[in-house]
Amino acid sequence: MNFIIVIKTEINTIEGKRMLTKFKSVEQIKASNNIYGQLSTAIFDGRYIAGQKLPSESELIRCFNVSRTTIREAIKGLEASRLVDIKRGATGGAFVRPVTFERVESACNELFSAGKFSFFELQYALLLIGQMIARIAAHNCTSKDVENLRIIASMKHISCQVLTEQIAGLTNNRFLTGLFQSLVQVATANVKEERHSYTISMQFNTKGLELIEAIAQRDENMAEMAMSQMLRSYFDDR
Amino acid sequence: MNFIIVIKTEINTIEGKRMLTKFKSVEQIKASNNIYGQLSTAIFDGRYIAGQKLPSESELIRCFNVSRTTIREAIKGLEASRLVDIKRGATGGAFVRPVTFERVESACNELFSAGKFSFFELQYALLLIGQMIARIAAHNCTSKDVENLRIIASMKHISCQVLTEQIAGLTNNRFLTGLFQSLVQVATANVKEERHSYTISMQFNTKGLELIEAIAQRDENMAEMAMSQMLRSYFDDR
DNA sequence: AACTATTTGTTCGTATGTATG
DNA sequence: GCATACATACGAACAAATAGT
Repeated sequence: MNFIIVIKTEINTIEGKRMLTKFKSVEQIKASNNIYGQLSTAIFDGRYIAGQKLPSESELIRCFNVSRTTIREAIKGLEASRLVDIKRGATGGAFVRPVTFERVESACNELFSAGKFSFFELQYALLLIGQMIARIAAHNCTSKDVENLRIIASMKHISCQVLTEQIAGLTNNRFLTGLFQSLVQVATANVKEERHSYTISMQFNTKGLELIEAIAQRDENMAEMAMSQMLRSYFDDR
Repeated sequence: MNFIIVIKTEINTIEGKRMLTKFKSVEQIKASNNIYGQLSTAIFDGRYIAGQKLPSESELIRCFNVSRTTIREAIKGLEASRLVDIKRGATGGAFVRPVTFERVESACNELFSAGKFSFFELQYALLLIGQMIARIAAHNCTSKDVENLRIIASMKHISCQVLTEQIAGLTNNRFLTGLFQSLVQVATANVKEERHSYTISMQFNTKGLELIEAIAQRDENMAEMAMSQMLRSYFDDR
């Protein structure tokens, strides 16, 4: 530490101000932010995989050569960003969470809570994206895919999450699938409670079966319409 | 604190285990997490608006009756969640950031970094959503909207961000608009550098003008195609 | 059941850096 | 230059949870 101060003094007094332009700003980043950044990029880069434990606080202290407080602030940041779960005790520590579309989901939930869009706006977008996905799914659907859909159709109560996931998966597009699933979750979480009545559930089941049939028959127009109606019945927009 | 311990003991020893099912788990939440939660929901609920300063650390210490370190951990969490910016000095403090779709954007960026989807998958979704938006925009476009679009068209170089924002805004759907803008940003940030050549930029300009024309003429099919071509030229998918 | 080791959670005291007036 | 108000950082100590012996 003392070394750094000495060097700074030299630059400012002996070398003079003209020399300073040669140097890039050191962008005085806070120690805890620095550590947070290093750890988070390590997680995103896959250097720590899901379920794995980060080094303990004492190890990180040695590793980064900072105080415990600083380490703890950085780890708190990771926890707040939902990158790690923290457990106490002898086998405790910071365990990295899987990086999933749950991140997009919670971001959307927060925006909704903050009033940045209405439920109607979300639902409208959801319908549009759902229609697109239904078209693509109908287009891509193989006989093996039909089998999987039939299994879902044979259940007593169709789960919206399971069905939409299966159908979205037929797009062979992980982004589209994850996004759609996230939006379904957000809409489900924020739909008014009283709307989920038994009759609605029955109607949803019927529409779900129609959707499956349409996709199995590779009828894109029919699939689009069925998806729209199914989502409407699920969220009961009238 | 002592009271809590006493009650616990009573439940465990005197009341017996059968009674425990009546009670909900107290989910021993950490003090810093508790404070993080209270402050973050306050921000989402709009009790603190953007730009406003949270109480200083010392005020929060009095407010929550915990130590400085605990408050700091909570604030670190808010900072990591991009809910506040922290400034030092006499006029420093934790200032709440506006809650915007930048949250969705960074969530998507993180997923991309973690390899949860490819650029191609993102681009494909972007094209589909863009086409939908172009159709709706062409459908909704008023003469006043045309004026605004003409202003953008008159610029020497069309900005993809500005143009897409303007067009997406015609959907009158804040969610769709925010989502689309976020995806454009993510794709722009992650497109390979070398692709942004001058010739591409020229082609993008031409396609942008075509898109504006199509929307101004309320030609939905034309708008859809123009949007697709514009985005393709922007991201140069060949 | 009691003890021990490990690890996180919380607090206090102190010193320093930074910006405003 | 100085006082003030705020964040940043360190180190020591103790509390609490958990697993293993």
